[in-house]
Amino acid sequence: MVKQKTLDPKLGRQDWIKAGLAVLAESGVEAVRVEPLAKRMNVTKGSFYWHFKVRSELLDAILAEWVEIDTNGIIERVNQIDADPKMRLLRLFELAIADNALVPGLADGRIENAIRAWATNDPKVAALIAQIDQRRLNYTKALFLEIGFSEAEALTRARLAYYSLVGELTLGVRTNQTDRLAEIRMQHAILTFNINA
Amino acid sequence: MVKQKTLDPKLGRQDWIKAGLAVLAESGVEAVRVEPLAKRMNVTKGSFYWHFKVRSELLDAILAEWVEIDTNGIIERVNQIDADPKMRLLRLFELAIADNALVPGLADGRIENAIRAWATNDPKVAALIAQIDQRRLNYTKALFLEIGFSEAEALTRARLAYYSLVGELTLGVRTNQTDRLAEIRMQHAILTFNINA
DNA sequence: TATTTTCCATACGCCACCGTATGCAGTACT
DNA sequence: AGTACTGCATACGGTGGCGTATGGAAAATA
Repeated sequence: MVKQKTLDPKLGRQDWIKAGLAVLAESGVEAVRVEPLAKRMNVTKGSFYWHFKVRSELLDAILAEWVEIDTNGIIERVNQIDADPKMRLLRLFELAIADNALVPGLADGRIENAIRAWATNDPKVAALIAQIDQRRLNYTKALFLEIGFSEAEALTRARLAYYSLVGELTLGVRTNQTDRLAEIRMQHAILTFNINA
Repeated sequence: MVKQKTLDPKLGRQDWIKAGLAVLAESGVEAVRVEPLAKRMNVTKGSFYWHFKVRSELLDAILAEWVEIDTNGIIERVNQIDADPKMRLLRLFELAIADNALVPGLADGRIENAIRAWATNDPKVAALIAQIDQRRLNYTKALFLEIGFSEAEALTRARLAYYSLVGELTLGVRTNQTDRLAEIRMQHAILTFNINA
């Protein structure tokens, strides 16, 4: 009754999702096709259509996986921090650029990037991304408000921060984590400085 | 000898490029395929293969068109302005968010967006984009240096500005031009304020 | 008007991928 | 051991797009 690993490791839904995420990050959605994917896993598509009804079902599963792992996590972690809003904002920045290992050995940024590119041609994905962006943006803005900025200032500062993060991901800038951390701290200093005080 | 318009407007290379750009912006590179494109233009692919050797030749032409029109133009225009660097920077911001009508009736941002998504799966395009990003970033940084910021500060400020612009394009934020201008001016104020002075 | 060139239609073979149908070998229950 | 189910292979028909070949009409040139 209980599922257990056998000596011959048969594939499950999760294996296909992981492989799909990997290919998505490497070559985009268009490359996530069942036959090539099956070949990559040394299996035929007979397996795929056992676990999934149609191709789009895998794509949906991939999105769901990403949303669940790579979006709620950071906000939850920052929420658990007990410190002043300025510190929590810095922590948010740091977590945002960290690799959260959605797929082992693969930078999360590339996945988000691929999904965003995907959203360009798929209204459904675009709607999903828009919703997530809104949530992240609202959270960031709330921190700026807590720090003491006005409504308008908090909004443009949050936008500057989040847009530039997304922009950096989009540009595919790849610096080492140390430099990246130094950069993010300077951005934090600039954006939390009150030019009206 | 001289090209002239006939009553029966036969298609030229430019018509295919324009149509390609439109489809690119609307549905991504994967959608710019010759047979659907031909159908869209009420023509058969016999026409296409008269003007182009292979499909990739159209894609190259599309890229070249965008590079030529939508990238060199702004820098040249800002260079012609005779004002202090702070003003020129503001002007740069304004021009960057303006529609330069690469394709009539279509926001330039969507094209750049699609090309950036394209770059995700095509190293050749990625290289092109990287080069252009570098040029834009260097130009922006130079203006911050002229204003009086240190090397490091000018760099992170330029990045904040440019990355956030790209990020906004990526997110597909669509506000009216008036609000957008107000926002860009506030960003300009924040980014040109010297927190060390 | 005759000839050449420009531009496009039609028809063809090819390939990649989709989704379905069916069969068959292991594995798990009884 | 016998039965049932799980997971995958194999084979098939269908679709959509690529690139080629060829012919023909309209326009430019002579």
